Amino acid sequence: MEAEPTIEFRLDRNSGVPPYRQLIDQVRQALRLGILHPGDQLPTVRDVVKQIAINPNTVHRAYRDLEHQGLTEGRPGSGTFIKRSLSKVPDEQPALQRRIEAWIRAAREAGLGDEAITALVAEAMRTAERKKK
Amino acid sequence: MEAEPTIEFRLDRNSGVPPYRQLIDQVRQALRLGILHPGDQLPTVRDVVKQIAINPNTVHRAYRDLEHQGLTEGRPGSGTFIKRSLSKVPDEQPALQRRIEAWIRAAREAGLGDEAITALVAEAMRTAERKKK
Amino acid sequence: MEAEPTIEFRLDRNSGVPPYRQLIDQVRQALRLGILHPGDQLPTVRDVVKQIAINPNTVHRAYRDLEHQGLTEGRPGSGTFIKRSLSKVPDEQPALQRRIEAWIRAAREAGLGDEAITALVAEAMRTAERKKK
Amino acid sequence: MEAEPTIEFRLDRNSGVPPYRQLIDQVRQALRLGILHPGDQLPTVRDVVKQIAINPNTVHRAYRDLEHQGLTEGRPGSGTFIKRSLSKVPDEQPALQRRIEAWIRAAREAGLGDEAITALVAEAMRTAERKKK
DNA sequence: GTGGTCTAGACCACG
DNA sequence: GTGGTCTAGACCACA
Repeated sequence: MEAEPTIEFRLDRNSGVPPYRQLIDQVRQALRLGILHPGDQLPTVRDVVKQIAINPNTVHRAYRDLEHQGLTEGRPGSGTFIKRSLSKVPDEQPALQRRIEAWIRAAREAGLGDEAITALVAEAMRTAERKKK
Repeated sequence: MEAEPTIEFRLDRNSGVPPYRQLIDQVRQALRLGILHPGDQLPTVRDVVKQIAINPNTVHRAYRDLEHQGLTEGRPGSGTFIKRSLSKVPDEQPALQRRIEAWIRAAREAGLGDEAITALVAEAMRTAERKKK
Repeated sequence: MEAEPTIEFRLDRNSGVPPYRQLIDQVRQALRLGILHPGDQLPTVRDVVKQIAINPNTVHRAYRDLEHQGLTEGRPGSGTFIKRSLSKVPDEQPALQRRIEAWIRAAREAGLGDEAITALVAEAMRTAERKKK
Repeated sequence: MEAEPTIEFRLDRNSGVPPYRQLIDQVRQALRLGILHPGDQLPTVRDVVKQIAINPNTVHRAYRDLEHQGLTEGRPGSGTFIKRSLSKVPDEQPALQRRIEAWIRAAREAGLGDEAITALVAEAMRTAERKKK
């Protein structure tokens, strides 16, 4: 009953993305979305090992890389903590969030699977990119 | 007398995804979105090497894996061709595509960078997933 | 007979400094002294393992950290290379080098061991530091 | 009625050297340089904790190791005292000390930072070592 | 208990 | 052959 869970990691073993990288990306995502804030404690290495099946060294490496990025800080004896944030959460975010969730529901109802949805988004980002240039 | 380009590969060196996997994913994406169809020719290994900086062996391996997945077919002397599609393009797809493009433009205008956009989408997919369960 | 040796690592097992850190420090030192330059190749992980008794992972970690510092670049299939230098070698350096070498010889002739010499230098740096403030 | 400070510890958090080891090294340095002598009292654990941010257990461990090395002696109720010295201070030491201080000032004036100075000294010690062999 | 490092050995991606 | 990642398990420093 210590602290409320700060972040729950998930691993996609089929994505081709190395697990340590998935952990890093998930922390960065949480920082960008304002889910994690400076001072928050990340789950301990041993917690993560219990939660998802993964080797402690791999978790450790992710945390170490995050520390190198200046985002976290490992305090021996106490844990790993958020040091700096990435979020400059814009006011429009809640609205954007609702819209993207609605879109995803619509896509799912149209019978699209996750891979197809990801493909659509990636394609759309590429399209928008070209227009930007 | 070049055939018109069927697909243009891109490499993201910072994503952590191995290059050969990125090629595979991009072909699968194109198949899902109905951009590539059975009979279409993939760019030759040489073409890909010219287009993006990559080792021919890596391209070769990606094509070989696609063949193992039953998606393509190598015809010695002529090239690699699409054998089977993945798309069951729903009627709503054009609409979905327009909506996601609009959403991405909105997100960009709100000042979100690519990483933040990806974060929002990933988070939304996770949320929708939980609701589904 | 490929390339001439760029740097030879040494490990002091009694210093309390972790081996991976000693490797990093030695590369940084060589950069500062103008011994290594951008484009130079570092010994391969396997070479280092042969040269000094150390685990490949440890060498690897040192190289990875150096890469994170922006100093080196690992090219799979070819090796690890210097990317950026740290040296702004001042004109006075050769003279300073001769003087410090002479001093060390004098100290050794006075019967001082390495630990004592290090102690004197450390003390002197501390003294100079205080004067500076 | 504080006794006058016999030694002031400092911690370099970035050196990679474990804190308990830094304390030990600093006492040994002081002994070699004739700054501490048999009978002198080391600062109490509490003093050290106040002076530098460190866990009492860590200080305790350093003192225990020093005692194991036969250099200090813990007298329950009164403190920790120097039992034996390491210095065979040569007559030339004051002169050597002045010379190294002068050298360091010169190096600093030439624009060298601490890391560069350390690099030069280390390199010079290595060079001298080879000549000795 | 926490994080941090090292060793050992396997497997993968790349050239 | 190169670098890169993962697992397994041991040991250390710190609170």
